[in-house]
Amino acid sequence: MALSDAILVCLTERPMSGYDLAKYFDTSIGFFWHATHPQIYRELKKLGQRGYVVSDEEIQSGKPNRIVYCLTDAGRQALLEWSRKPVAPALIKDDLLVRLQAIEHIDKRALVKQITARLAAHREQLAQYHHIRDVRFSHGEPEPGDLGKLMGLELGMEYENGWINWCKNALARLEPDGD
Amino acid sequence: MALSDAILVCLTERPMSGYDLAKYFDTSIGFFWHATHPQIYRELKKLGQRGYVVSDEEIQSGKPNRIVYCLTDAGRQALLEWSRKPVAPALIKDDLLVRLQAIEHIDKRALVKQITARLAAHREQLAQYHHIRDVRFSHGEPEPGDLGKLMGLELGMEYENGWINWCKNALARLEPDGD
DNA sequence: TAAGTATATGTGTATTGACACATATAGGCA
DNA sequence: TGCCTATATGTGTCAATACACATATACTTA
Repeated sequence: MALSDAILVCLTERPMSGYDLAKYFDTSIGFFWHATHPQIYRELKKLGQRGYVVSDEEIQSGKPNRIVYCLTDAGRQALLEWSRKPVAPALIKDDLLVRLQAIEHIDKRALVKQITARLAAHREQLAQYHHIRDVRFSHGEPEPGDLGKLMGLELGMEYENGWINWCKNALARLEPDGD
Repeated sequence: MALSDAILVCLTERPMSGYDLAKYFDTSIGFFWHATHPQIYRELKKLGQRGYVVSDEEIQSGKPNRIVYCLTDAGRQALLEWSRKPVAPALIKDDLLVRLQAIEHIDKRALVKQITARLAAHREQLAQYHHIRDVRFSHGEPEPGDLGKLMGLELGMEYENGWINWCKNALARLEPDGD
């Protein structure tokens, strides 16, 4: 559950600066997790103190110097140990589901509007996953290092499909006349 | 995203004490959200200060007195306004997905074990949802107030089904010989 | 020229959440 | 008698998260 572990995971890909990590979070791992840049910079310092990463300053002219972080053997070991700990399924924790519980006490027109918006958002997300898969993973069997990423993508697709099905059924229930 | 809103939602069901709310969270809304009792007690005080709930102490002998909270008109109004605000889809934020990104750097035997455990957990959760649906919602059309709860349950089923599918495919990929 | 965007690093602070600890009583079980 | 569980309410504290603010420069666009 810890951000520190997610950062170690990212750094197995390649050495990165805090800025790189923030961007990397927004593109790949960011479908599942989000972190702001102050969070990342602070966490990197802690990881350095624990000896899990080492930093190397890249001198740049004009722009601020990049501080590039690299996994150490201790960091790789920590990652390995973390991967052995059991994980509990995450809770869905979605506002929409909470609102549904009080369906008679909320604005139902707003609810329909929001489910409609959700349907569009999940469809768009699914299309994006399909696009990524077609571009990155369409050439036969994926490389061993890419297998996990493809599997992550596939879970994302299952998830979006589930929401899309649910939204369609929900809308049919809430506006039976299709008004 | 706020716990305070989830509490207001629970109190539309009936007036409850902090203790009741903690238990209620664990049974119904708890599939989507979790809150510890200190969190709930503190939040109830804040809601009281904002005028969204009023408290009434039930004198009990032996056991500590119950402090029962009840929604006010202001509280119902706040709930209504909250329900009009747009909601962004929640992130999945599951450790397992993060681990997958570093599949070549983690303990793969442990991963297979965890996905196997997950498959069982999601199947069990799905069975529980089916059981609740059969017991509570099998008598024709649900009452208007129960519709949202049924819909929440249905989303839970979509979600669990998605994970079950994914776990099965993932295991087939990771251990092709079924060892 | 002014404004916005991208690169790059941080601090400061408020809110949220998790978890241990504290208190008080009744009832069941070994 | 001692221990566990259930009822019921809290405090104290630390970690996690979110978000505003701060700094410095180069490039692009209006």
